[in-house]
Amino acid sequence: MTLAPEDMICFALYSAGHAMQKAYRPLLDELGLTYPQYLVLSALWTKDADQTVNGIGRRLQLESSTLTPLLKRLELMGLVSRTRSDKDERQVVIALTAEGRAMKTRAAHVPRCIAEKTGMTLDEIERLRDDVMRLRSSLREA
Amino acid sequence: MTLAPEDMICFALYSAGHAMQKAYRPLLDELGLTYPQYLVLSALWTKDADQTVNGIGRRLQLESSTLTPLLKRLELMGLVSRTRSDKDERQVVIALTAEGRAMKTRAAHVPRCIAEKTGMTLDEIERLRDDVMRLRSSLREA
DNA sequence: CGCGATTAAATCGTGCACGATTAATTAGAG
DNA sequence: CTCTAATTAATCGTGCACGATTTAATCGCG
Repeated sequence: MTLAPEDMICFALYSAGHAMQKAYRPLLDELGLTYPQYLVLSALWTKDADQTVNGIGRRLQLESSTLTPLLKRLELMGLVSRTRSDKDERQVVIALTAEGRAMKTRAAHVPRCIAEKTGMTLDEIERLRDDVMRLRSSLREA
Repeated sequence: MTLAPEDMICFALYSAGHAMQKAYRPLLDELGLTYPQYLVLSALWTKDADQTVNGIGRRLQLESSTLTPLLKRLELMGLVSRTRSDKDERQVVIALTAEGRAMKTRAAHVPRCIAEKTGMTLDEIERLRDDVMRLRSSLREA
């Protein structure tokens, strides 16, 4: 309730989010990926079935104005393909290329490295994650 | 430990941070402020004593390359002043103008509005804030 | 069938956010 | 004192991230 940044939950999220991206950076630099690109690939790695731009956007809560340029960069890197759907030509279907699937194994060590940097147990991480996700839901509804 | 975005603590922070900024947006739009600008002003409102660019950066964990343009915008809006320090001409001292101090009262309702949107009690908010801040510390050290 | 409304992606403009570099000033070791 | 090392802002280039708008395709109601 105080006005100091250090006391505000919004700043905690803001600041911890940046710290998280910095923790990822050295790992992702080796793969030539940015953190949002890694998130998009994670979405594809865990459900690589006719993902549309909108579908990815719903999952990651991102707009097409953010995703379109990002996906074009991933396409330029040869990691994904972007093709208009036959059934509905408004939609663009995003699929992993062979290289995009190979990146999954190249990045296999990343989650463990990050988990170590948190200095928390898996249980603690999961509990905090659920709490933060609940807060997110409340904010989205309000 | 799974690879799905929904299961990752990093994504929870990332996503909740965005949701938080969207919760602030309608409130800050009325004041003509962006969320990072509001954070900088909060830092000044709670300790308006010869804050340097570096000092604000340490407090908010932001680089001068982020702060310099942001502070120039706040200066253009008439909310802060930027003056080279006499004692050390490398430093730029940021101070609130009268208008910048007046903004504090104009924004007085914001924290309560946000607290309501979280759907959490103050105790819950504070506990979550501390947990997230602890995670941030671990990440910064690692 | 036809046409207004909806939906999907892309485009545009603004503002972070960072790493790397630069320019200017100060501190400090010899 | 001097000159090298450090510190401080600012600058530059890249990549998000969003709201607002645009374009194109599909839906649905009569």
